[in-house]
Amino acid sequence: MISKKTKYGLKALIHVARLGYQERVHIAAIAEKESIPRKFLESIMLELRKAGYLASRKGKGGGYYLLKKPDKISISEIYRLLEGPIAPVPCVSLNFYEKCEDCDDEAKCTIHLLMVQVRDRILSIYNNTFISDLIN
Amino acid sequence: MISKKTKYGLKALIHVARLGYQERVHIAAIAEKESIPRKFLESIMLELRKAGYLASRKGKGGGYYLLKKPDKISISEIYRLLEGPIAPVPCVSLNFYEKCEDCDDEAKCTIHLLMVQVRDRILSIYNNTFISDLIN
DNA sequence: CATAATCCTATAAAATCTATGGGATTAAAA
DNA sequence: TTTTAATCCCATAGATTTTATAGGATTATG
Repeated sequence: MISKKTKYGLKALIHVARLGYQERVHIAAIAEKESIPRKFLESIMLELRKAGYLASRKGKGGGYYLLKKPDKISISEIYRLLEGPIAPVPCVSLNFYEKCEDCDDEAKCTIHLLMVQVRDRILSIYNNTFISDLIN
Repeated sequence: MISKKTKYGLKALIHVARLGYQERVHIAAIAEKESIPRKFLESIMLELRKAGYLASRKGKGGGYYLLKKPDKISISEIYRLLEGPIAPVPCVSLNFYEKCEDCDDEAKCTIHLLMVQVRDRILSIYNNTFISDLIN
């Protein structure tokens, strides 16, 4: 199960991506329309901005807008940023690999191959789906 | 990411399934060989027994053995028992459905279809993999 | 009756998730 | 220059879930 943070982040990003070129939107507006707690969304938006997906203007008339093109933002990237590993176990993670304490030899692990398969199936979707695919 | 509980449970179940017909094994032995905390494993084994996958004998010479045939135990079942929903979000779960608070109309939700796809990919693996497939 | 195993309930410790508060900063408009 | 309205930033609180652990009850064997 993905966290609410990731779900909120994806929905907010899609929301911004639906706007016109460099059109701005307030956090408060997104929060209301997407039913996301305002302050929680604020921290998520900040993270998306710092990672280069969004840009913002402060002050009156300010707001957020999309910095990266929606067809260049894969779900994988956002998932990894907000959620962490896509893999079902750390020992098959491509970007967040960690050795299992309970496993001497991964090749002999009874569930290792299964986990690899699951990882690859999920990745094949998230790698090939972009924010642009979710706008409509 | 799956919990350690689910990982431990799967590995323990496979461990028991590798034994001969109605051969018994102690929790302590599994715990040691699979590097699982003994008391934690105890509670997991109890859950697997209550769900009908394992049987046990108390007292001296006791232990656990497989009750259900390994080719009749899908990973889906065990996952749902120990972990809960397989779906990435509650609103696309087949067995643990819950409506999202932030979503009036699922048909209009921007990430709903994506989540359905992920669910189906994972399910297609877990539904079609059985404990018997993981013995070797 | 001693021993060795599971059974059962409670609970504690740690980690993670889900926010919330409050003020600092910035920019535009009045 | 002042007011207003937005993001920025840090701290932390509350809730939930995960990961165990403790300790005794129960049961079966020899």
